[in-house]
Amino acid sequence: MSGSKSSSSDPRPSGIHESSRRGKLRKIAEMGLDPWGGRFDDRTAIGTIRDRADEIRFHPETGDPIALPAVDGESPLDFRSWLNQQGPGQLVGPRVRAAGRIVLQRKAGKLRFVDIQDWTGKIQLFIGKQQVGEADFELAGQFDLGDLIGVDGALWRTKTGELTILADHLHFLGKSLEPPPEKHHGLQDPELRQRMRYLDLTYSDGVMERFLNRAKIIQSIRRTLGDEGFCEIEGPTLHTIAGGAAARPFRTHHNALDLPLVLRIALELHLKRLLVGGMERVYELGRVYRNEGIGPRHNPEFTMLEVYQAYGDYRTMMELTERLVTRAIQAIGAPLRLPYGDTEIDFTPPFARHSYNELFEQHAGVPPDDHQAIRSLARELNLETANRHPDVLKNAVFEERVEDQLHGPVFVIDYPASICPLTKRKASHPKIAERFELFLCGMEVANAYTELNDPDLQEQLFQTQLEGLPEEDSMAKMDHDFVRALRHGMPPAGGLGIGIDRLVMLLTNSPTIRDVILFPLLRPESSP
RNA sequence: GAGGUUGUAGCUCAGUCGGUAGAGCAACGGACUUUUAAUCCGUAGGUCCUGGGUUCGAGUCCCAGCAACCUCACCA
Repeated sequence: MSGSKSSSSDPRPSGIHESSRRGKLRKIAEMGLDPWGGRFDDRTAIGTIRDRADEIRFHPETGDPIALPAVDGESPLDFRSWLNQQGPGQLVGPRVRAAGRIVLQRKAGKLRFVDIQDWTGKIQLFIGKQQVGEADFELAGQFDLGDLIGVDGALWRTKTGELTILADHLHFLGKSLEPPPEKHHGLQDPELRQRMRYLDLTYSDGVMERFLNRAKIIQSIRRTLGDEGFCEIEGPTLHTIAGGAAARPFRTHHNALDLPLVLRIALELHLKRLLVGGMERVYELGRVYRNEGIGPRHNPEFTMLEVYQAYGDYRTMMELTERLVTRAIQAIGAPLRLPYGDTEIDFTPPFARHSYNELFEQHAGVPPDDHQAIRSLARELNLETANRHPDVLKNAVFEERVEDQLHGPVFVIDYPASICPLTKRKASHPKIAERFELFLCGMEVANAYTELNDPDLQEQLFQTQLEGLPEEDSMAKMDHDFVRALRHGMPPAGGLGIGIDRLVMLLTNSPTIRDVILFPLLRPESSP
């Protein structure tokens, strides 16, 4: 990939660092080694190696091996004097093989201390000329920060007690031509951290762990759903109609069919077609695309989970949501009371459940059925009031005054029907929809319905939504093919959507969505 | 889309009132076989985001642009 920054004939301006590194690269090649390395079998993860520290023994010249005292952590033990007290002898530990990136080097004459790091941890290498021999010591002289190396040696402790691999063979596995970020501050510029996520992962504390936790959360969700008999499918990402949510789509085009297409904004309508088709428990966990602003909680592409269960309802989905979330927390080894920013979230189930109207009255201070009072409050809040349905207005007030107050976790249940075009109404209250949203720290994380399966009502609601709205802004586009599917009979069902990125933010104590997306959307680097 | 903040060496950051461009880390040369952000001596490294303007003189002041971040708007 060539950057837009300069033509390929332009040498990079940072020539000094690169030429020094290229010089060492040549020297490695002259030693008969491949500076780009190759297969390196039978290594042990550094985290696993560290776990074997207690196998190191002190072998006195006479007598039996002695176990080492605990020297890790904050222990005040002076390991050097402990060793002296034991008399002559040596430390012997298990043989290990490790590989990783050089993150720190300290040179001391015919001796080098090199810290290498893999994705499970860091460990120090002791490289002595006597111990590794002339050739490998010469190789170690060509090491730069950022290089990838392998090592064979014995697990061991230095006189200060530091867990170390006493190297006897070195392997060169890959040269880095660029200098790494500053060694104690790391990468600070948030733009660079996102653009050069590979550096952020390697050199910023907690970043690798956060993204590995993201993977564990997603694995846990798949496992929970699989255990409960749900089938994972992959629906189309290219849609002819942007349905299932209210959002502006990205537009694209298929050449051979000369067909305008949009990237999907939701997973809903195809999953419900599968309910019609007899897939009784079905879900998709995938990317959706919304052509909207970017902010701390919004990225134009994000990961969504949608789950549908035949013969369930929104209460079924509430219980499922609790299981999905609490198991995901267990999967990353975290407690149910989790820190988030300055606060703490208690995920101990069952989560609180409050009705939309109840919360509305409590936080907006206006009776939920007093249209006049709501309208005047909306005006006070500078909300657009002209030509808006009373329930739409009420929901605008709800978003403005109530959502921020919902620290959660709290299920907000029973929404005004008129803002829920895909949801079944309560039999006893046709103006109330069987819907919940799960709120955490003022953020909507999950949204679920008892799914509407009456094709006539669905068609009518699509139609109502379209009236008087520009097509882009309508909440649900008329999808005749979807209505036709409903006409064949969709089982009553519960449906659930979870914003995976937001869930990961909350479970990993990440302040912005960009902290949990490896490559968030950025403008291309400027070309002056 | 609006406002605010920021942009200086590969990285992290100083830069006073407008008067020769600075430090630490990284790099290069040297010393050191138990270091821990190793230390010590020496060297090199700059499109001060870009383009205009004011001025004898601009990293600094003014205007425009670019990018990031924050707030807002948009956003089931």
